[in-house]
Amino acid sequence: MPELPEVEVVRLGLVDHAVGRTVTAVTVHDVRSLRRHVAGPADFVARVTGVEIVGAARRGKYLWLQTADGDAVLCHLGMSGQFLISHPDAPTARHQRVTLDLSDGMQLRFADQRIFGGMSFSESGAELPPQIAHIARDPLDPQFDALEFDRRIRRRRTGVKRALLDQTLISGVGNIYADEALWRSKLHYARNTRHLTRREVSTLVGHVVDVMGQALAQGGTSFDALYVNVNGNSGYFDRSLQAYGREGRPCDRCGGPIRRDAFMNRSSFWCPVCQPRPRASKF
DNA sequence: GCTTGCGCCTGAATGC
DNA sequence: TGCATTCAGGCGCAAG
Repeated sequence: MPELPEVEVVRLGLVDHAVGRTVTAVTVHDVRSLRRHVAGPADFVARVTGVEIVGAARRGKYLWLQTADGDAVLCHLGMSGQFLISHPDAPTARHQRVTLDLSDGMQLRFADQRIFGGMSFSESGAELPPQIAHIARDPLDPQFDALEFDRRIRRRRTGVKRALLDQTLISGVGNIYADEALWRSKLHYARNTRHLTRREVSTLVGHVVDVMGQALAQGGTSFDALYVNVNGNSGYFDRSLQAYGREGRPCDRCGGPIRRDAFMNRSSFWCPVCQPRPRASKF
């Protein structure tokens, strides 16, 4: 599923294939993809039709098209969202939810199987849509403040993985990269943030940056001109994963079997040897 | 204010 | 074979 590196690859695709064009028509195939646009689909169509796209920006896993009037078309890919650049004659994509006709004759299609993602129009949101003002900067952002993150995470009273997934604390980290960064940092997912040392937080952030940077580098290589990357279901980074999805397989570091625990209605993969469960006092 | 858990969704995989 | 259930997880929201 798309996490920060995948969203960044999509943003780069939009820079190449959507920026500089005007939206000449909007077709809504499934109104559920616009549920975050509270004024309704008709209002979305009216506001987006005719906008000139002058940029594509991102914060965490949110991305938005910047318009010449200073507004934004805000998008989230959710679990399964994709943007496709297609010729109008091309067959309709499976799960195609919204279509933007562009002034160069191509179409920007938003497809989303599970409809966890969606689009909305944000007035005056070109710089930063107010709907996502609460989303923290991501660790690949040059303005990410590591000292501030250290201060805030160690003030929390929660598990370290839960904190990593909290987009108001640090954005762009999803379940997969959280498990990978924790494995590399030798931290158990339930370690209490209050008991983390500065060094542990620093190491963790470093590994988050590394794992995302590596995924981004690999994602950038598989870009196709007519397919604004991100296949919601398959990942080019799969083969590089050392914890996520590896239940029962040997840990690359110690050889012991990777374990899977239920966690927040999802899974956590961890090595019981390298990432020892914290003692009760450290929970 | 902070923390936690639920519901939204579809379709592949699994169980009976 | 066919139907029912489980599982995947980012995010907003409400409850504690």
